[in-house]
Amino acid sequence: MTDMKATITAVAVDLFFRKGYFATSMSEIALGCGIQKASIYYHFPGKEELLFGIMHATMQDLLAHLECNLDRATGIENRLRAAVRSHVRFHLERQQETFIASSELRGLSPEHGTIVVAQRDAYERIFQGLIRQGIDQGVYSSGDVRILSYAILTLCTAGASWFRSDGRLTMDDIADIYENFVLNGLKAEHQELRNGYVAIQ
Amino acid sequence: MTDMKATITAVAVDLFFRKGYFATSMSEIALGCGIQKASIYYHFPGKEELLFGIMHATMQDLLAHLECNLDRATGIENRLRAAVRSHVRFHLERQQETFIASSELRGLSPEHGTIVVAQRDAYERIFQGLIRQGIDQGVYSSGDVRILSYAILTLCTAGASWFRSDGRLTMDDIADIYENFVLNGLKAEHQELRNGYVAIQ
DNA sequence: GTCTATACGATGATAGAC
DNA sequence: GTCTATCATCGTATAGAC
Repeated sequence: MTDMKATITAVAVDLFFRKGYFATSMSEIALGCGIQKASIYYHFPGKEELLFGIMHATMQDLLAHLECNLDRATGIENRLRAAVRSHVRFHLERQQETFIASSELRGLSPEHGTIVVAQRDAYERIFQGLIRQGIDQGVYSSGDVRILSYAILTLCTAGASWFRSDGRLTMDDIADIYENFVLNGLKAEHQELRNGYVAIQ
Repeated sequence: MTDMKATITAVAVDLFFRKGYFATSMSEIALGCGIQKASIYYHFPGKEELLFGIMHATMQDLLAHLECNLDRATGIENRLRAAVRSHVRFHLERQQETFIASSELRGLSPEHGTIVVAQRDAYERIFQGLIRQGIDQGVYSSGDVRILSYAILTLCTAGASWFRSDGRLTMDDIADIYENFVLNGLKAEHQELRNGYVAIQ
């Protein structure tokens, strides 16, 4: 019944989320699993591989989730809407793992760091492609695509930090709020308001 | 000439920013200052007080910066614009300290943590007041004020993570981009687009 | 697979000389 | 104010019994 490898990962996710990777010790993880710390090394080569496993799997699932949601949407506006919604929902549903994935990069070895950064870049490039298409088709005002993608992603990622499943708002409420906020922010109509500034491409 | 207390703080800021608080040791800080680690304890009671000093001063300056900028602006739209701009600029100008202040809360003792959280809350309440006024006056669409304030603040705070002073964009470019993005996101006109959703207050 | 026991380095912090 | 020397503790990780 108890797949110990999965248990260790689950306990580690909880502790890394609450205390941070560096502030969490192998003894604490073992304590949470009801085993001795030495036993962890039968399942994992070390603490860093534990972190990498969590981050790598989370990034993989995040990308798969996005691709799955994009497959069902047509038209640039619907596709960007679907992408934002996919991003927000995944971060709300897997709050702890996504928080770790976005805040504990410094805990990885250079090799593992490179891998996760590549995953993150591939994910971001999908958003940048959508934004660029929207701008090319005149749906959105021109702007720095990379900066806009960062803005959108961090904004929605941050939602994961303050979401409480027992709070006033449901996941759908929050997804709605961000969806509107982001889509409005990109809309072309309001952009010319201010002193003729147009961001470089 | 060399105020060692200031030097220690400066070196700590640099290391806490690059490696994180828990991953930074007193020996490393001492090495960066050209002294022995024991000498640090003449200037500071311990590592945690070093972190608290940095975070507390940064939050104080952040609030003062905002109040100073708000004093010069009249009218709700200009005031929110000034607030966003003040926030972005401060985070760009004091990139390292603000990054630490927003990511190392878990390193503080409960007592110090309470103090910094109180500072952060006071700062956020100013933004929430501005948004609420804007909504009351019909300039912005109704929405969850607290969530909107979080969204705006994290969005702009994140700018500090990817800003490079040697990059393509100047601080003013970035401030412009975020200013427009946020003000557009709040604008009333586009909000009704989607399925009649209105967030509860 | 999990245990006990332990190696071994690094950590934050202190004592006391200068 | 800064040093050297040192303490007690805890960290990750390993060896080998069961």
